[in-house]
Order: sequence, then C-alpha cells, then structure tokens
Amino acid sequence: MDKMDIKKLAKDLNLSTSTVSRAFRGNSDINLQTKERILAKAKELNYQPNLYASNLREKKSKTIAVIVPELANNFFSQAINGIERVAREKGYHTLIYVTDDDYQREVSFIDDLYNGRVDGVIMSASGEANDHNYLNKLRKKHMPLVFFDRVYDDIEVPKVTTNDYESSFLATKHLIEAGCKKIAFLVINKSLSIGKMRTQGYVDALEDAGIPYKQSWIIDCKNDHQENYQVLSRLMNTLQPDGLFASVERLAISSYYVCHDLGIAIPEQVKILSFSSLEIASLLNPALTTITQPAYDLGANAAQLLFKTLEGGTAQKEQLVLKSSLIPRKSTAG
Amino acid sequence: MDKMDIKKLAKDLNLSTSTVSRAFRGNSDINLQTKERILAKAKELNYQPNLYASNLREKKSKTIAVIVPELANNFFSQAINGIERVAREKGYHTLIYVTDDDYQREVSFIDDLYNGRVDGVIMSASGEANDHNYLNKLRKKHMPLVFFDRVYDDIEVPKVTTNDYESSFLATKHLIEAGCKKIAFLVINKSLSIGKMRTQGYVDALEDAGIPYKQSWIIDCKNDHQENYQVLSRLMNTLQPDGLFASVERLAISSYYVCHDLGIAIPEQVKILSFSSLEIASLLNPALTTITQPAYDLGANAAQLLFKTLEGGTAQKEQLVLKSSLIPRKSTAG
DNA sequence: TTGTAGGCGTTATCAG
DNA sequence: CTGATAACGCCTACAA
Repeated sequence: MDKMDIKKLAKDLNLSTSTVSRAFRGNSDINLQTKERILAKAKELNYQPNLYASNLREKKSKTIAVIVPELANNFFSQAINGIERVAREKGYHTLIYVTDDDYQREVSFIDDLYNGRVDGVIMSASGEANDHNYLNKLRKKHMPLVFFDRVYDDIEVPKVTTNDYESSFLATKHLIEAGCKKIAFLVINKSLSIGKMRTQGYVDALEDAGIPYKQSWIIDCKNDHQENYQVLSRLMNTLQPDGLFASVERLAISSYYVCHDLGIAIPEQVKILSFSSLEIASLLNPALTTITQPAYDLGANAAQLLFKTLEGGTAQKEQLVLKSSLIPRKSTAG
Repeated sequence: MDKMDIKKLAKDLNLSTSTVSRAFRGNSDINLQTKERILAKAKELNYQPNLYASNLREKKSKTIAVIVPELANNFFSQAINGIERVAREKGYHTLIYVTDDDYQREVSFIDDLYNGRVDGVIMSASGEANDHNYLNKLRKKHMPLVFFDRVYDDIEVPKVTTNDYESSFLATKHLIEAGCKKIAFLVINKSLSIGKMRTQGYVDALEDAGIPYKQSWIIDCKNDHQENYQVLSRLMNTLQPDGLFASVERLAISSYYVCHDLGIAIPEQVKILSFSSLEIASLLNPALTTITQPAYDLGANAAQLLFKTLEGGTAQKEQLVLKSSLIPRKSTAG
C-alpha cells in the first residue's frame, strides 16, 4: 500500500514500465493522452521515480558540493547564496560542507565525494601549505572542481577571485593619504594565496610611498577572537600604530573591541580599514571603511563556471577576477 | 583504465565481487588479510563503491535536507552551521535549499524530496497562512520532518523554537522601564507563528503596564530595505515614537539608517531594541540592545531531534523551547 | 571464509 | 506509439 514503484504503477494502468518511464522523461515518444493518464495516476498514488535507481542508470547526480572554511560569516553565506541560486536554476542540488578551517576535514570531505555523490565541487580552500595532491584524484574521476576566493595556486582548475593585490595596494594608499605614518597589517595566514596577495599589496604600497616597511608591522592573527584581542592590545600598547589594515573582517571587529576598551579614538588616534562583507559597516561606531568583495557574485560566477565545464565537458582553466570596491567611511576620515 | 567498479577490482584481485563488497561493509565475515589486501588495492586504483548503487540496494541516503527562507543572514547561517555540524558527526550529508521566503518554492523543494533523495528534512517555514497539506505527504513516505524557529502550528512534528512570547514581553517591559511611552512594534509578518507570538508579547506587556495599546503602533514591514526605509521614515515623522521594538534584525538596521539620516538621536530621542543574532551588536552606533536567540543551538537541537526520530523510528512530536537572552546596551539606555 | 546468482528501480535499445 | 529485455553497480541470501 505504501511503497510505490514503477512496476506497480504500470500494472495499475495496464501499461508496461517502459511507457510509464517515458511519461517522466522529457524527450521520449509517447502519446500525450497516455502520458497525462500516467502522470495523473502517479500523483494520485504519490509515485515518484526513485532517485537512486535513476542516477545509477544515468550516472549523474544533479548535485554539487560546496566546501567552505566557515559558514556563519557574511562573506561565505552570501557566496553560498549565490551558488545555491545558480544551482537551483540549473536544476541542481547543493550539498554543504564546513571545514572549520581544518585541512584534514577538507581532505576527508573530498574523499567522501569520489563515489559519484556529486557531479562537481566548488570550494574555498582551508589547507594552507599542505599537499594538495588528493585533489588530483578528483580530476581522474572527471569530477570538475572550481575554486573561489581562497585558492590553491598549484592546482589547475577554474578559479574565481577578487583583485586582492590591487585592492590591498589602494587601501594602504588610502590610509597613507589619510595621514597614517605607522600602518599595521593584520593578517591570519600570510602564506595562503589570499593572505599573500593582500600582504604584498600592503608592502608595495608602503614602498611606493617611500615608507620604510618593517616585518614587525605585519601582525599574525588567528581565527579566535580572544587570542586576537591579546595580540592587538599588545600591538596598540607597544608599536602604537596610527593605522590598522585588517585583511579579514573579523580582525577589524577585534580591533574595534580593543580600541573601545583601551579608549583609543577611531579615527582620531588610529584609522581602521578592512576587507569586509559586512552589510552594515556604515552603522558601526564609527562607520568602517571597507574593501567590499562581491561575495554573492563570486559564488554565482563560480557556480556558472562549474556548470560550464559540466555541460561543455572540457576542463577549462579559466581565471575570473572580480573587482572589490573601496568604500571610505568615518573610520579612516582625515 | 579510468572507470573502476567492483567487478574490475575483483578481477584484479582474483576474488569475487562479494568478497570485495564485504571488505567495504562493516559487519560481514571476511578474512582480515584479504580485507586489507582489498582495501589497499582499492586505494591504489582509486575505487570507491558507487553511492547510488549502494543506496538503491539499501534504501537510505544518509542525507538530510535543510530548507530555510534565507541564507545570507546571521540567524540562519548560524543555525545551519549547527545543523551541519551535528549531521557531519552522525555521518550524514546536508543539502541546502533557500526559498527566498517564497512559499511556492518551499512546496516545490519538498516535492523534490519525495524520491528518496534524503532521509529527513529540517525546515524553517516560509509559507504563512497557506495550505500545509503537502507536508503530510512527507509523513506518508515516512520521511521525518523537524521545524525550527518558524513553524506551522497545524503540522504535528518535532519543533525547536525560542521563548518568543516571553522575550517579547520582557523586551517591551525593558523599553517601558527605560522611560518609553510610545513604543512602536515593527513586524514583518504578524500572521506567521513567530510574528504572532512576538506581537502578543508586545501587546500584553503594554496592557500589563497600563499603556493603551493601539493597532496603529504595530507597523507592517517587508523584507525589502527600501520599502521599510519609507515606512519607517513616515513612522518617525508622524507618530513620533520614543521606542522602537524590531521583531526582526533587519528592521532594526533599517531603523538605524532612518534615524541616522533624519538626525534622530538614539537613545535620547528614540530607544531601539531588536531580536537579533548580530554578533557585533555592541559595536553599532550606538550599541544595540538585543534579544539574542541561540541560533547555533537551535539548529543543532533540531538536527538532534531529527536523528532521534530517524534512529528511533517513532515519530516523536517533541517541542523544544530554548531561551533567548535580553542584552541591554546603549540603544535603550535611560 | 569465499563464490554464485538474483534483484534493488530505472531507463535505453530494439522490436513490433 | 508501446512492450520486452538487458544493463547500471552493488549487496545479501544461499551454497560450497
């Protein structure tokens, strides 16, 4: 009574399973009337073709995987939103995997996808300077992979990033023009693709302005707020920068807390600027100058690239670079 | 050379497919040595059992679906984070569907899940006062469903919510005690489960304090910022409230913009309080008093409830109510 | 402990 | 336009 399958439905209709099957496939030849009769009966009996049987036959899952370092984060949630929308429009389903910035987890997620569960993968990388060879297995399985934002340079697949170097350069220049002489650069992982680009933009902009650059002004931070709070407090008390350039949103947040608590006035005593996808940057106290990445578009484009290779068959290695925008606000006001 | 399946692997090893299969199943009798030989060879040849063939046999997908109204949103991204974590720990995969608050989309997502794609569904509802009968089909398919936060009262499934009525009552009281006489309540959908509870809390708190309650002080808003900006501007100019209680984070945001633009001082001229999962509420200008829902826990608990019914078999109808916390900040300072 | 064989529910191919 | 049949890749009785 409960379990419906194509055979029972066919018997109910005095038809063969092939005919019933045809009613559910878009293309095949079938009499319109029988088709409608079948669909009606199917609805009545609450029948739907079994997904796993279909996929087994057709060897595709109409599903993609998205692997991200974190989820509860403006940037990634917007990006995923973009991915999900494109996937949905293409009739694909979207699986989410969060690594919590744990490289091992990334590896094991990927491992879990070899079995045909998905047709393709979109990923923002977690594993810094590790071995990325496990990703080549994906290619052997003809499973397309697309990177967005955080990429591995040594893996040749389509990538969607933003103009990090240029943005970072301009941002640093912006601080200099606002009068900063002692600009600290806050970074989480300067060996990662993105950290590297952003750090370089900062360094070059300093040089370009004839400001002596010192290694000690590049501050290594973590993902943990408490730790960063300590590091930044020390920074403010010792080096006493008059400018903070946060390469990641959460570092700007920590900086704000530190400055509030230490009674350091923004922007009078220290100007702050950050890469950030915070939609309410202008409501902060004071409004935060940001380099805003087009997070949604980044995701949407990554998805489009994936479907392009999925449909085209050829493994493209397109590199798409979207532009971020520098939005000056009170936190860097002269 | 490329495609591996159990037969080729078996042939390579001079074994039968059943033996190979056994090496991958946890339970079956198999010689430890042959098992290891098989697994080694499998790794070498990059073989993994095809998921769809396995699922077709075993009739379960080890996958759950999460359906939410929106994704790029502090509350939902935290909740999904909680769900994903629990699912991962249970060895399940997580599919994401975003309705953009479109009831029809919710229905069609659900339709798409009848085919065995998932073992269970976790959902925060989009469709207000619509017909929810389509959900009963899920039950016929023995597909467990769990609601979180936004629920349909007429559907009897496990639900995880927060103490919305109580929180709303206390929040209103907080505003009254801070000296507000004319408190407007901003709501997006007062007919929805949550909107209803929150509205009632507001109304009752007013009555409790002997403040005459007027329908006109309940302000109907939308999801769109532009529209809300208009509505709220008008509100501030006409009714001139001295307190705003936003039932949803985005309405507090819009209120801040309006007040900033109109030069209305918070909290001197108007105090603002909001349901919100914003982690940086205290960095806003001024720091925003919030009722903070335990978003992550809401998601994690919903997932746990789902797995409980998935494992236990019995369709529980547990109702879990988590507590939100009122965190007073500058925006409601006396 | 291992092998054989049948079937999970669909769909594509080929006849009719 | 419709029906029979053989895969898809794997798993599990049952037999050896």
